[in-house]
Amino acid sequence: MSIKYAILGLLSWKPLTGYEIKKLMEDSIILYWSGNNNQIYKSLVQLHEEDLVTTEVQHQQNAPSRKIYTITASGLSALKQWTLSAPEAPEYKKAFFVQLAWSHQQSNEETDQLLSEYEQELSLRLAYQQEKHARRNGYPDRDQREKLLWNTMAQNVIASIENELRWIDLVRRELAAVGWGK
Amino acid sequence: MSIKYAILGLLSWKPLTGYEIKKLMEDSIILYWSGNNNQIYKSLVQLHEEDLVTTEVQHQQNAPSRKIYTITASGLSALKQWTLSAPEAPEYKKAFFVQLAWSHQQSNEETDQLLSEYEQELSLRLAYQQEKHARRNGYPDRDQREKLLWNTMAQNVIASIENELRWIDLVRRELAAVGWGK
DNA sequence: CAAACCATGTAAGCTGTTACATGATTTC
DNA sequence: GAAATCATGTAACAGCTTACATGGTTTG
Repeated sequence: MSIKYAILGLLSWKPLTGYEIKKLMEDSIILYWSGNNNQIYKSLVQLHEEDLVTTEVQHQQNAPSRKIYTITASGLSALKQWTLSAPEAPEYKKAFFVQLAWSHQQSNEETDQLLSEYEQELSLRLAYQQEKHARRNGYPDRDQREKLLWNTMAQNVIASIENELRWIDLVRRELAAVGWGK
Repeated sequence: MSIKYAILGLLSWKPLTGYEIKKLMEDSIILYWSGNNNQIYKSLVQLHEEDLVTTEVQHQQNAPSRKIYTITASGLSALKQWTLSAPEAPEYKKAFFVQLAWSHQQSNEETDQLLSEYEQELSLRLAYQQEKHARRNGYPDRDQREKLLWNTMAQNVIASIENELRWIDLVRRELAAVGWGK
């Protein structure tokens, strides 16, 4: 799927500038893109060409001009159609698993060290996502259903990381049970 | 990270042709790439240029020629170094969540239908991964530690899908508790 | 006789990241 | 005086997918 619908969704919530969209994406647990300029500003130009958004320049004194994007009726309809399209299973890219998969040349100590580093990285990520969730910046809250969905989805992502941390403990216990098997 | 180390890892297990690497990747739960020709054959050429692998053409009667790739000492050392590099947190791309995030225009029935479709898709994916795991095609098993790691990693991926299925039930219960809030 | 398998590769295109470029204002 | 924020955009490159191209052999 494309970042364009994530942007269109934000604009269906309220009119925004590219800069604001970037900030909201960076703060969002669910809109998982990095929020880089290139993709956002290009997508906005494309959405405009497709007449899914309109744009209005706001000149400011003491500050740079802002291009405020607003969704059109046709944009709202395109968004709704897309939200009803066939759901896809999530993609899990666990790059660390590839490292562990080929750890055959490593000593037990090296593998143990790697597991600890992975644990640290995950703890950091967990804290980061929890902090984002606590701030709840850019969570639309137009009705109870929307609020509930955004909250449970954020909790789902947080739980995914917690599960990963629990898995590390499991691996450690299993490795210990066989004397690390090497 | 790059698919090149996944390929190098497979070759550290045993010499293989591009075609065999493709099949092994398709059958692997852990090596998560789609196993498309373009990436694999290009990576093999690059690995060869970097002297991390050697290649030998095997001519066959009644069958096309095979290029068998073998890892070099320098390849083994590059692989080991890479496996010891700093682990990264997994990437979760839950595209469906973006759809749910912007479901504000949907009726309760439409959202309920979407959740069911997501559940079906996940069940399918779960069965597919379980079947792959049961076959255990392309699982190296050179010592007890390696065997244990590959098994727990596969179980981790399967558990991720099961957690997602459990989450759907949670959302349904929570939505029901507030009368779907819309 | 059609489909699947073995086996190699190429072309085009979309997605995504990092870094560069500019420049004023505000905060520490 | 340096760093962060506001605000727009571009360039280069890495990663990945789908589809195309070829052609013999085996299986149903």
